[in-house]
Amino acid sequence: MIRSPRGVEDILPSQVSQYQWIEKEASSLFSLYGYEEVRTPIFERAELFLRSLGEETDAGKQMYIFQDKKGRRLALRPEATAPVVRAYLQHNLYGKTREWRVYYLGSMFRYERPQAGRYREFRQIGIEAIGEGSPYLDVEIIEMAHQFFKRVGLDKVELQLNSIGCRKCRPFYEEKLKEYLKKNMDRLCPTCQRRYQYNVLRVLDCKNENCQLVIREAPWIGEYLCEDCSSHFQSVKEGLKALGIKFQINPHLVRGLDYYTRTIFEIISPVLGAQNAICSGGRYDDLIEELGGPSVPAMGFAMGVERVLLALREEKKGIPYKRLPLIYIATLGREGWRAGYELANLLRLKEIRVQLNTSKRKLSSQLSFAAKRGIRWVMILGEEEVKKRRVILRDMNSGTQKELEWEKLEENIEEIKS
RNA sequence: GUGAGCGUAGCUCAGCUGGUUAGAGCACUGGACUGUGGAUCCAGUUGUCGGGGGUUCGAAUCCCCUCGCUCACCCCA
Repeated sequence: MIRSPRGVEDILPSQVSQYQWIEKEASSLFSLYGYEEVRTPIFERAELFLRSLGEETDAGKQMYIFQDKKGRRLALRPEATAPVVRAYLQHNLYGKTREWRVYYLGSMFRYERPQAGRYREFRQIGIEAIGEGSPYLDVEIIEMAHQFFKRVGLDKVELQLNSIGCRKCRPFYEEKLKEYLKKNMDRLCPTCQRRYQYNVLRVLDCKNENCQLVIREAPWIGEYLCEDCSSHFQSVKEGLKALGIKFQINPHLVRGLDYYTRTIFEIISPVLGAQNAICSGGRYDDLIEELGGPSVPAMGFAMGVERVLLALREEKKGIPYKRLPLIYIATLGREGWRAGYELANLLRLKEIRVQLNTSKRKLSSQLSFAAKRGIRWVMILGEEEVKKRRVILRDMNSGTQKELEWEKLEENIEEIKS
């Protein structure tokens, strides 16, 4: 048997309705804030990601890169921010719109070892707002993310916030941090000793206990922010407080990439395992320039749909929106089936979901099938009913049933629908 | 990329330190109930014991390799 590749999964019908529900909630909420959907390609020139992520990071290794028939290097998108920015530049939206607000939803691909909440194909829903540098935007975006989780009924979420400064002040901080860590190098785990070389900030969120002890005494970025970054951060915090949104300052919250500036945030779900971030976002005032565009500030976030669903399941939250048939028509004999077909069509014209029996099974088996599928209403059509031009309507919940004339079906349907 | 745990029927699992024909429950199918689901009872079907190799008279069981699943590390755009 050929199975699906590692780390990718089929989404079966019962799951699909959950995804659709999340997508619907997100898109309707985001549009309330002025965001419109954008769809970018599933694959891009690999350079787009390699440039935005930085060539030297090993993010390149975690990408699905392949060559097309002309030998071009392409990559399945591992995230959507760079493609959205690419589209923004390619269509010269700078100058055409002062602020571009878009959301996207779709599959992303990363070649990683799968674990709880981490897959090789996963879906993200995210937004990007390009063109505005004010902290009010940061506040509104975080509020919107917060609002989303409220909407879908996820109660146990924690908002973590930090500022990682800008090109002016961060290098100075990194220097100070390195200075400090160098003195304590022998107390750091081997991984952190490597991180010290290629990504110092990552030392801050190491899980190792000994490293934590060292980090506790480490210099704090808050003290090294330049005046602009500091007041920006201050405004964001004040704004969130004013809106009554709870957050924790997490000085260890960092980003691995250089293009992030100032505000970064993460929403985590404590009911999840090691991969517990369900939404992560931040300001990236330098990315557009790095991709060859003008210097334009921007901010966005992305939510992991699978993780949100996992968290909902952990919190035992029911997920609505199941498109089961409302009615199952059980039929007996050829005449029964023909009559069933007529009735089914009639009902479908009224936008009622009907599943018609197509088997030659006996009645008890048909009823049991409907019950197992969770279909509440069953119509029974046998020889007798056809003769009388009637149908038995059975309520599988209560086990009661009554006989209806075909001509009077419509009146009763309204009752069923509600 | 590293590590740990696990792969036996459609599902959940049992199978003791190697021993003959590999089991249970659930599910499924049929019947008791010739046209009424969920309950009960009876009967029946179900397996490359993940795959390959090795040790052995004999392997689901022990050893090696491999594939897959799960979780963690790593990474986390």
